[in-house]
Amino acid sequence: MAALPKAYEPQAVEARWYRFWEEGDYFKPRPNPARKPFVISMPPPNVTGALHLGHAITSTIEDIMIRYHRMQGDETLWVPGEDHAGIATQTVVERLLAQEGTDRHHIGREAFVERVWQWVDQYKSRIQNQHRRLGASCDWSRERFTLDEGLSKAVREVFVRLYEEGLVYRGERIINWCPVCMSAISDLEVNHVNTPGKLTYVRYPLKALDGKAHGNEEYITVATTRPETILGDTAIAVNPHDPRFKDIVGRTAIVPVVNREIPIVGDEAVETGFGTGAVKVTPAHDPVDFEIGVRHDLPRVQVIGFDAKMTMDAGPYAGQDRYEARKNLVADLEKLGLIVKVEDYTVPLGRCQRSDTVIEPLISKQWFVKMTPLATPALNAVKYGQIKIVPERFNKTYFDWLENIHDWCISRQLWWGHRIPVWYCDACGQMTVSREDITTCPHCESSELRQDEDVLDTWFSSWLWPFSTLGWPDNTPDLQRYYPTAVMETGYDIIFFWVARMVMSGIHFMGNAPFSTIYLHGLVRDARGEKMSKSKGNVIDPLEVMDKFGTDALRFTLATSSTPGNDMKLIDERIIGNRNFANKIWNASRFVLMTTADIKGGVPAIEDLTPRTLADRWILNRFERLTKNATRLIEEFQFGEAGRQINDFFWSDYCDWYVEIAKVQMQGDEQARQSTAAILRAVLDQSLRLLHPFMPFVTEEVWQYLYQFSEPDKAAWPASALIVAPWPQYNEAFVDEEAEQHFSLVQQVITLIRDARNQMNVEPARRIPAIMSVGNHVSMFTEQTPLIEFLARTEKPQLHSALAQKPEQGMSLLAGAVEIYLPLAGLLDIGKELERLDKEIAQATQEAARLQGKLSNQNFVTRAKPDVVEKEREKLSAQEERITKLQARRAELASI
RNA sequence: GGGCGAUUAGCUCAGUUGGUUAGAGCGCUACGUUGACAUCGUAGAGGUCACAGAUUCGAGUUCUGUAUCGCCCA
Repeated sequence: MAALPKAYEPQAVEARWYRFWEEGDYFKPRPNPARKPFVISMPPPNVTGALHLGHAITSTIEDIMIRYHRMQGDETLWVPGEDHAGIATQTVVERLLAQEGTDRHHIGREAFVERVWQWVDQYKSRIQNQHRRLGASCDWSRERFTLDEGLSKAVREVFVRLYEEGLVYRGERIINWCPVCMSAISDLEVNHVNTPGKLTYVRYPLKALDGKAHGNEEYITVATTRPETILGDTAIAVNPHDPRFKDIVGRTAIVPVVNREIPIVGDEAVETGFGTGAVKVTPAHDPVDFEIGVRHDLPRVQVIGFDAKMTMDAGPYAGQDRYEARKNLVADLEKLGLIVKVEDYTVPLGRCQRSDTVIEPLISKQWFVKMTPLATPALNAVKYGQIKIVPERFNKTYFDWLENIHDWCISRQLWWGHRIPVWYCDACGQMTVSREDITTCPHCESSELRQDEDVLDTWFSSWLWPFSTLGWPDNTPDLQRYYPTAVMETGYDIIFFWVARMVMSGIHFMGNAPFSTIYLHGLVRDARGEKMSKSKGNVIDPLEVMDKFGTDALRFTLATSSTPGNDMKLIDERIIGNRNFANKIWNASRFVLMTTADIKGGVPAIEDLTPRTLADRWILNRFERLTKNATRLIEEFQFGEAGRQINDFFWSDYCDWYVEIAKVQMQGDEQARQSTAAILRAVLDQSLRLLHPFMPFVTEEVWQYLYQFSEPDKAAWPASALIVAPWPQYNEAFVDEEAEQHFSLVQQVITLIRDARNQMNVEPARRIPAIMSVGNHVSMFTEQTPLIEFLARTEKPQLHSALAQKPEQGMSLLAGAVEIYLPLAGLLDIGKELERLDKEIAQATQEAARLQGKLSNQNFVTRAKPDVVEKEREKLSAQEERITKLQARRAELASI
């Protein structure tokens, strides 16, 4: 057996184990009819680019759950895949074409789509490999892409079915138009950004009553943040209950510059508090105005085109950019004396999530999904507990959105995506919605058919993900066995986009919710707390982090740096700390292997161990408590806390104490050596199991070494690899309250002596005498003297149940009721020691006073639980004993 | 305008049924290479738990309000 390197080298280890697992089919579900399968659908990353830290945290948390359940023996499946990301991917490839001096219109639709596929192939494999680097134990044989044949079939089925149910419809509405993407986008893809702008007050002349052409001109003043839309005004509206405008409703105003006569109407939608209380109405360019227009049968005049330039209807401004036209129009109005005032005003500007362009609300004929019938069952699923959202506070966000839902615009003016399965007949003018492609019109049998040019919103395919990936609409064995899935784990930023919509489609098409738990994690930010984005240039590439510190270090950091649902800052120091943890695991394991190398017996099952010493009992006790807690925490989705507790146990309890003590125990007789080796190995084995979901690589590496070293017969191993080793089961038989208390006392004694040595500058190698008064713990401490000698560098401690005469020249320490004397004649500075004792007396006195106060409060004594009161009483008497002892010691020392 | 979150040691964060003297890592100070690990060990210093009220025998933890920062929705 070759000597293990002194430090853990992740690069050498990770790829090897991933290949071992993948080739060994460890990621595939192992049928277990006795248990409910545990299934996760991986949120499919966009094929637009490489994975970022958001994907890394998703992948890490999901892999923790998957590996945990696999070790629990559940039939475990994690379905991976990617998303075609319509607008984003099309944009990227268009940019590529632009660099080549061409564009999509030039090369044509077919060639363009071909180009996008090339891109997709390249990035898909890149994303797959990144997930492999991250250690994701997903079943690659079930990988899906949203544009796969099967998933495309699902999309068509859903579109046609919803159309037949009247839930998909085509309509002319105000939609969010992005003049850069040249497509409609949904409400969710618009970011509202409060932007400093102007509120311009413009007066419109009123047409005189009774044909009185002249005389005093009358005006009505309106306020607007978008003066250029004045050209498209077809009414002025006031609130019908607003007394200021009682007499003006029904009159006619004249649009400046274009001199259009428009009615003044009363409409409840007008807020009396905004501007002057009268608003201009531009049905073609504003969603609220559009509704007013419908109610009052107003004409629609489109003055801004799909290219964000003014149309022919904009008269003198035709052809100008929308902002240029605004400037020019305001200047012209100024000249006409129609500008009343201009105020600073914060405008909530809608911007395209992809291109950051200011959205233009425009009337357009698009396809929509009627959402209310889908939203209500989705809302109830959470309300009545079929689905649990973790953390629970996101319920509110979820409810608010579903309760105020708007219809979903699903058509996109793109070439990349699922083509809308609708055909229009030029011969008879009929429209056909079909699951299959058609070449003749079913209405008139003409072949003059045109398929709808547009494609569907990407989310229209990803909202089917939990069942389309399992084979739906076909009733496949996977679908029967693995739907519904167990947990949907993703970032809270896509609750609306994705999670809520999946719940809707799952209930609607499958009849039950697609998962029983929604776990939402926070976002990863940079060291300054800022959101990472390509434009800011603060994006951290997970591959670089993994190259530098190892995958396990990154995973452990992502898993333990925050609490559920909260954002985290990713800080180098933390990753370094966790790289060091991986190295600690490595070296502790090396120690165990080397120090037990000559001992037979393999790695015993933990329940077969027999603790012989206090330290044995204590470490097993600690391990069982850890197992219980860690298991509960993982079940409760508190992965961070679980990871931190395992880390604490391993580093502090196992390495700092038990491994050190094992060095003493391994000096004993054969039986002691064998027993200690067994516990060292078994607890290491079990700890590696608890840690495996968090740090899969280093744990598998070390675990394999542990078994190879100690058990040559592979058939005798509990599992062929750690990835499928059984999860530790809580064994109450090892829980040992007495061992906990006694060992804690021993630890205190050791720490106090070490501190005293430090304070007195005793050379590290020098053994010092120690005299202890331990009350009724004589036999317990007698057994522990070798530990104290070794760990505190003392001579064999002299133990007494009580000391009639206390050592004169020396330092005295108190561990609970245990008195420790370190006779260090010559080293002790009596003045300093008196000072130290005074400080301790003062502290103890203060504490005793606090307890005294508490206990003399009748309310406390009568109302608090008896065991709490009892505990306080014990503390008080302990403090009082401490004070007595400290004072006695002080008096002795002072009398010298 | 509505909602959510954060505010705990110099820094980054834990602290989930209210009950020891509020914890960890990093950083800092002192010592250290005793046969796993200097990617380490031993020990130490360091906190008015944002602020003001309320509930309670008891509040970092529950409630109300305020401030600052951040996010989401309209």
